[in-house]
Amino acid sequence: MLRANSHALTALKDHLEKLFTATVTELLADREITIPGVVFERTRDPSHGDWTTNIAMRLAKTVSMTPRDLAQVIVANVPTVDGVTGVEIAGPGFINIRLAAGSSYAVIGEILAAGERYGRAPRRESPNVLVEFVSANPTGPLHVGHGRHAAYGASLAALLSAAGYPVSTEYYVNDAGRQMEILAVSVLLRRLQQISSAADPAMPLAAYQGDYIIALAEALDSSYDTVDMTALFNSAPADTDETKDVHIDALIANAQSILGVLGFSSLRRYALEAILADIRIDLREFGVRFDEWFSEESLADDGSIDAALAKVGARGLLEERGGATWFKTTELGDEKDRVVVRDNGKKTYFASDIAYHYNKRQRGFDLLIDVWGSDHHGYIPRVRAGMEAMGYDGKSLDVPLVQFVSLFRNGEKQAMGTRSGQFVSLRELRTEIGNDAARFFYVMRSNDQHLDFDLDLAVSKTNDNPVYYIQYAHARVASVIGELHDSGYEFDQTMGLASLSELKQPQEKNLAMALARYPELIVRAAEARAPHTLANYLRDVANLFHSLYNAHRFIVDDAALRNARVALILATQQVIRNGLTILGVSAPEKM
RNA sequence: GCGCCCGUAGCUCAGCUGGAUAGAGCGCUGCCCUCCGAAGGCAGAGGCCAGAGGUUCGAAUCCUCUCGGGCGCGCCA
Repeated sequence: MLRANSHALTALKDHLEKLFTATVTELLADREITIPGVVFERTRDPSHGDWTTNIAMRLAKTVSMTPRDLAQVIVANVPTVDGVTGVEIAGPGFINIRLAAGSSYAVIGEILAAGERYGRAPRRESPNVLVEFVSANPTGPLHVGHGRHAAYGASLAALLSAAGYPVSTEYYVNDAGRQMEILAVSVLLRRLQQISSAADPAMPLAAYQGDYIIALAEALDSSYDTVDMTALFNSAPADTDETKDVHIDALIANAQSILGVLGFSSLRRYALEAILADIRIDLREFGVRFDEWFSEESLADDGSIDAALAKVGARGLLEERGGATWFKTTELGDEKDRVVVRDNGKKTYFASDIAYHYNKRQRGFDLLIDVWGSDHHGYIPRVRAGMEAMGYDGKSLDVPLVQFVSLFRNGEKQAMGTRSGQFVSLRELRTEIGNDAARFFYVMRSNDQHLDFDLDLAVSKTNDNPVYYIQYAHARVASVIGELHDSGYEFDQTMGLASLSELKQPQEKNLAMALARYPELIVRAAEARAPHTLANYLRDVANLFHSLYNAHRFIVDDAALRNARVALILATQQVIRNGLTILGVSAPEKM
């Protein structure tokens, strides 16, 4: 009886790998054998055995032999190893290794022992990772596009954590700049409409138009109603497409002088806090948590931006040009130089971002992952340049880009766009299809693939829907266990693990092998920043389980076989639950 | 014009960083519940991996070009 656990299995693999390398080294003692691309990996097709290596093919040329001939020599010289039942040469020169029957089942015991820790890599000290995502401007509710960022970022952070990295999450609150002032004026104008019970004054083109602005205006403190606002439109140009920016700037300036700097500032703060509170609730309800909500404004308040710019200047990378201050980012790989202080004395968003990323590194994070929309890709080189100027490697900033989302209903693409407030909010989506379907659908496609979100499919509770398909596998195991007890049996884990050699069906082996792959998959998915590979994997596991379910019964009279099979499906349930947890999807016992 | 991403079955997409016969789901054609949940399974049809060169034992995957689609290229954030 093979008593190995999967650690032993890994050890066996490492042992074999060393053995092959050593053999080859010995055979070619007089040569340099550091050939790149030599792999020692699991086979994709079970008929090729359990492990395979392409070492003969990689080396054939340097030793002037055909791959198959070289493979012959290697195989003839590799010593025999316990647990290995066959070493075969196949195809163009692969060396396939077959393990003793039953060795693939060893993982079952490890899964049941580790429970929710199965698939979690050993904790490592570095790099200390900070994942920043969503960071939507606090000027309105989150929409379905933000939802994808939330789901992706949260899953990625969970994945990195499972892969052993220390990881924190952060939302960068863009609470500085003109957009906040436009927001404040928008609320003020809505309020004026409300107390005059007329649609006058009209909302400027550049103002925020959504219904949430009306709600904010309604809840606004009544003290604003006593202020004389007749000067609000003084010397404001007509509101046209060409002049809308000047128009709203005039309103902002007037509002500031009417309300005083402090009065306007508190209006602005009121709107910001209300919207931010809504965003926090929305994300929390979506199962997305942030360790930190970092204020952009705080960087200006505590002098961080000035300090950062001084640092850039000290390196001779600043230059006055046309009244503005430019950062010569071209000297650090950017395609053109960038303004950091405008000719009106105001700092740009980029200036904040230099200070912000410097701040992140100063807080002890040495791998910064920023999840951005794909439309921001051109921004990456300049932020990297900023980090270089601050004395850090630009490569320590990693930016996965998330592509756009389109909603489809009845096969028709739904119109979206923030203009005129006509977009589908994340909250509406969650209410319609539920958090589980939303979280899963958002991450089941690669982040750099445009996502077509099929609402009809997401809401359907049929086998068409991958979320229910996976959850059903989990619930089905629970159901079998219930039936096991109803039949008067108890699961005997000791007997089950001692009887794994009873598992002889191809469906059982396929399933066990898939479960054994899980830990490697987690690490790979984390490295590739690719939660969708986990989603696909879980679908495969569910599929293998359903196949086994239909082919063989678990509750059989033979106690050894019964307990072995129950051990297998409990392990399956555990892996599905662990995987779904990373994706933020619930694993129900009953559906 | 320059830059980034994408092009794989009728549709929506995987393809484990270069491996063996390119895979799923939906849709289409047939089967499987006196039996642990049929929210399931099995089988079949369906492909010039956009196109052309190149790299090598070997390319959907890497390089170059072409053609299509998306997105960027502000003293906006």
